[in-house]
Amino acid sequence: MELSERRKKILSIVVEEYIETAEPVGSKTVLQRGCLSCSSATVRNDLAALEQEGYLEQPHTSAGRIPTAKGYRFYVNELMKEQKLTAEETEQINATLSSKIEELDKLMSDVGNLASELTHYPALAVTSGTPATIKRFDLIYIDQNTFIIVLLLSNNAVKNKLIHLPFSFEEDMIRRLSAVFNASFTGIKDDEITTNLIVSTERSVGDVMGLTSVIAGFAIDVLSSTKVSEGVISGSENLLKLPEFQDPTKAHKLMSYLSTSADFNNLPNLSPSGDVKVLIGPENVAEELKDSSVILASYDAGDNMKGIIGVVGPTRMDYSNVAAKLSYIAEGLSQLLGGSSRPPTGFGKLMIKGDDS
Amino acid sequence: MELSERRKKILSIVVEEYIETAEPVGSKTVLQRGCLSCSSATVRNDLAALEQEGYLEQPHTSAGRIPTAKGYRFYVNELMKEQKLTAEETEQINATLSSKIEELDKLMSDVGNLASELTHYPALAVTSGTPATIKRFDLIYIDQNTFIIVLLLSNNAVKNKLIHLPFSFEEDMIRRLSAVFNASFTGIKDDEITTNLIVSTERSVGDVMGLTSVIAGFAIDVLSSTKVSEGVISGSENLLKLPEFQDPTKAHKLMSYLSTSADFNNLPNLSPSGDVKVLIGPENVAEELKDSSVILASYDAGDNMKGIIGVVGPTRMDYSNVAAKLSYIAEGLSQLLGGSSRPPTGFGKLMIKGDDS
DNA sequence: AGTTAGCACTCGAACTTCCTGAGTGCTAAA
DNA sequence: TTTAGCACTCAGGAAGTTCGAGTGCTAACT
Repeated sequence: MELSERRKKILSIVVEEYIETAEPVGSKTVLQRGCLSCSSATVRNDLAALEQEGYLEQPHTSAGRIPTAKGYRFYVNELMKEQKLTAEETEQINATLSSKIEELDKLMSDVGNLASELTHYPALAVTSGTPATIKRFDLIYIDQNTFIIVLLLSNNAVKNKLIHLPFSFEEDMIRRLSAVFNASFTGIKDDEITTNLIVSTERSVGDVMGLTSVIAGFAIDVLSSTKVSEGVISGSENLLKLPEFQDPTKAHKLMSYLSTSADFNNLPNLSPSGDVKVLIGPENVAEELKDSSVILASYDAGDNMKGIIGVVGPTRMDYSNVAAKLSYIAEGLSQLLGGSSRPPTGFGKLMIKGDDS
Repeated sequence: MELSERRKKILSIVVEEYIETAEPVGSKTVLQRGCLSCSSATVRNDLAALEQEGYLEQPHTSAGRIPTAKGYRFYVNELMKEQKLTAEETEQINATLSSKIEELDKLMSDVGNLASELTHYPALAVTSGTPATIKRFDLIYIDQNTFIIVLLLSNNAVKNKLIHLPFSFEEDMIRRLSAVFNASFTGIKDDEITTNLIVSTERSVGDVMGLTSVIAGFAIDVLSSTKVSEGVISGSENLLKLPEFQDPTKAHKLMSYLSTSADFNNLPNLSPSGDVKVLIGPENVAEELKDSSVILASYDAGDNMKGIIGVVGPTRMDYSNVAAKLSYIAEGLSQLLGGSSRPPTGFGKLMIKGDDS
């Protein structure tokens, strides 16, 4: 059954008031907060009806109402007004983004910190790669025991490793290996680097010392590591300020879930690049999150990478505000990192790809 | 004045009992815990005396005694017995260390996690570099807009960056630049890369497109980044299980200090490589740590790098146990990473230097 | 001088009891 | 369908009470 306009309004007030105060909302409060032209008795009737329908619940008989997960969901879907960020907020986001954008290896944790600072909730930042191939293979001869492997990947990341071996080899051998690897190991995926391939490479170069397998091993490591998602959690201490986490046991449960078992490969299963997803209370799959809400926004991290930023908080979360902020950050990141439409941002900023960890 | 043997024993019992239970310790408890051949009245006299001397204090008149910072300090310096780790514990440490040692970029956070799991306290892991120089410069030409810079540093780390420019250049120019940089930019520190040096390099190669300054800029970035310390904090949620942090405000204060303002450059000012340092309560400089204790152990991370692992907890901390664990971890790390005495650990493990992030 | 038994005293923690008031649901009138 | 009126409920805080672990002190003992 469709809700009457007044009931929608009342539900909306209850949700917003409860988000703000964390206290059950009574008929009187609803009246004085919203500009309704009816009496408290009417509001009471409506509150009872909304409870009947499952949008609200009562902690105990003589208390006001608090929204249920269904109530929040309805609010988020139908009632919530899009919130505009203030000029300061957009300014702060812009500043952080542009100042941090050059240090790619720290980007993830910086983005997490930004999100958690802005929202005052624990924030997560995840980057998930798509399988890459090797675009270019280089071996740099250093001395008779040492050389460097440099890999340029299809996503334009550069990976390297210094190899130091207890036996010596010729510069020429390294040069030949470099050429052969460039010929046979480029453009293929990690599981295509088979023992057969390695053995045949070994033969064709005349490598009897196992250099080939060392190099191939590194290539496999690098390629398979492009597939996994990595993530960080920032600002979980923010939970402790919230009234719902005054009980240290609760706080501990959620925090240790976040810091240990939160697996980033699994969590954000659905998320079309660009928009925002809200998971309210029991909508979360993880048992530990059943009393919490999660808001996720995804962005295009360029180089075939997808990034997700998210925020974890109590179901009583300022959905509108948080969603606006995350969405703005994600948009900014997509613009700064996304491959196609990157605006030139001055000379130094042109060097934005790479791996300077 | 020197403490009598019995008073030492009593102090020791009070400290250990309080560490275990977090409850003020009374004369009766002391008696039944330790094998003292005297009556509770005697113990009471001694307790009063120890309080007089400043080793103990009373939360309120009708309660037992708890150790003061001075009491803990005396205990740590004089009374504490060195604790041997159990076989399982050393086993767990060894396993984690050897399984994790190949992923150098994640090592720090892994070590932090290990320490915090073992001790059940928040743990910090810091690596501080010593200023490095460039040992070898390589530029890899990719296409007319793109090349890779590869730097081999004096500490054997390899850094790289993909440079993509909006204008084109010749392969030969890149080759010449590579040679010139190898000649003039190796062996010098970051502040020796002056505008003069850049300009004269530019002239000598005939670079009119500013390639030189792009490359030099990257070199400066890399060299100056070797000087800073980086650190991570793991497992701060462990605080919430401790009785002294049941008050969420307290927990929040310490946790946000740890996650934000804890500056790793400053904290571990003194620490001769190898042994363990204990900072008790007010001995800490940071205001936020005055009620907590910190235990630090440093290790040799090889390549001229020093690492520190530490643990933060209440003054009521199991000093003996934590110190033993940290010391064991630090020792293991030094052995695995330290330059000189590295034992061969199988073929694959020989590739332990490098930067495969 | 150091140790012990005995005893009166203290005071926080925990458990009662009581009270208050915010908020309700219901009924009857508009 | 809305409203005014009213009796009812019940969590949470204030005040009072009890309980007992632990103390310090004194006086006797070794």
